[in-house]
Amino acid sequence: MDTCKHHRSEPAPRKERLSQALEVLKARGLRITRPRRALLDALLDSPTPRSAEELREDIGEGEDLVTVYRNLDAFERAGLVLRAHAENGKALFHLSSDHRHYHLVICRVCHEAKIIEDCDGDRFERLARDQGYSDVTHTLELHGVCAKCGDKRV
Amino acid sequence: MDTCKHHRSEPAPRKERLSQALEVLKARGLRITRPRRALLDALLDSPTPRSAEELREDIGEGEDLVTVYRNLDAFERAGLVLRAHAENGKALFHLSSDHRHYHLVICRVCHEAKIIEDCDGDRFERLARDQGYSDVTHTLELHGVCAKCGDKRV
DNA sequence: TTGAGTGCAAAGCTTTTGCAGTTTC
DNA sequence: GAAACTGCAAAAGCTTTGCACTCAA
Repeated sequence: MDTCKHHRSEPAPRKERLSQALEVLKARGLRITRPRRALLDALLDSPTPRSAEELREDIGEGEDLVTVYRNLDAFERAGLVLRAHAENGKALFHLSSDHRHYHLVICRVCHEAKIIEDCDGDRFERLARDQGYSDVTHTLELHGVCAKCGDKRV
Repeated sequence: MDTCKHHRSEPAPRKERLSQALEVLKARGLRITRPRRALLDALLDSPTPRSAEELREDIGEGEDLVTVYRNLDAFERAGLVLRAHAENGKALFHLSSDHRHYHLVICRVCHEAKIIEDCDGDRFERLARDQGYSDVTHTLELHGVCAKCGDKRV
């Protein structure tokens, strides 16, 4: 699993990714509700990982934060969403269909996350499996100060 | 910076690492107090990264958790301590002198962290710098289910 | 001596849980 | 119609802040 075949290939069109996601939900017996559609839209439209709070803002319209959390959990269990952590401890979410061996750089100052395409984690996962771990996934988190914040600090 | 020269070399003896740490504290004008000595001891004795709560337990003797947090912050600012995050969002701390290009595998079930020695992060850090980030560090977090917990689940 | 550090209480945030009411299948 | 999902309120963590007291330098 988790080969490099998708590396550098074009991302699937939004429409296709959406129906793929809906497919997964149906297959899991998860219902397709208005809040879930909205969350899915927000995730599809977000170029970078977002916190639960940010996703709720993206959705707008007084959406309930608790529901966002519960649906992110559901999506994560369904394998649709992956979760990373900013240095401030907050969880960041993004669609797993976006996860083609890239990694995150998270700014220490503004905590915005950016994606760096890459392809190397397999090796680390193998190392962990060699140590007796199962179900291994990896998250490489790079922390730094982004250009924008670096300029402000001078 | 951050070359591979220490990779696979033996760790410095505990005594030396302690006096080195105390040196750094003095150099920063940080005072050496009983709680700080105790925390340093706990960190030196811990083979894997620990949460603030765990460190307080290690110290025992009704040590104050707030003080542990404040001193971990101080140590982090002094560059003595590094912080990672378990999948449950909790912060894990370890001495930066332990950080010789290894990475963590964190169990999804018991959240215990284990170290996997390795040497590859430099490349990722360079990638981030190429994107305009400064002060870049990396944390590769591997998540899986450890052998112990895997057995229990069957 | 004096300012850094401590310890207690209280607050702050993100995330989770409970439950009655609503909606999807 | 039944089970899943939502929305509100309330609770549960982890971590931070405020403040008077103590202690290292």
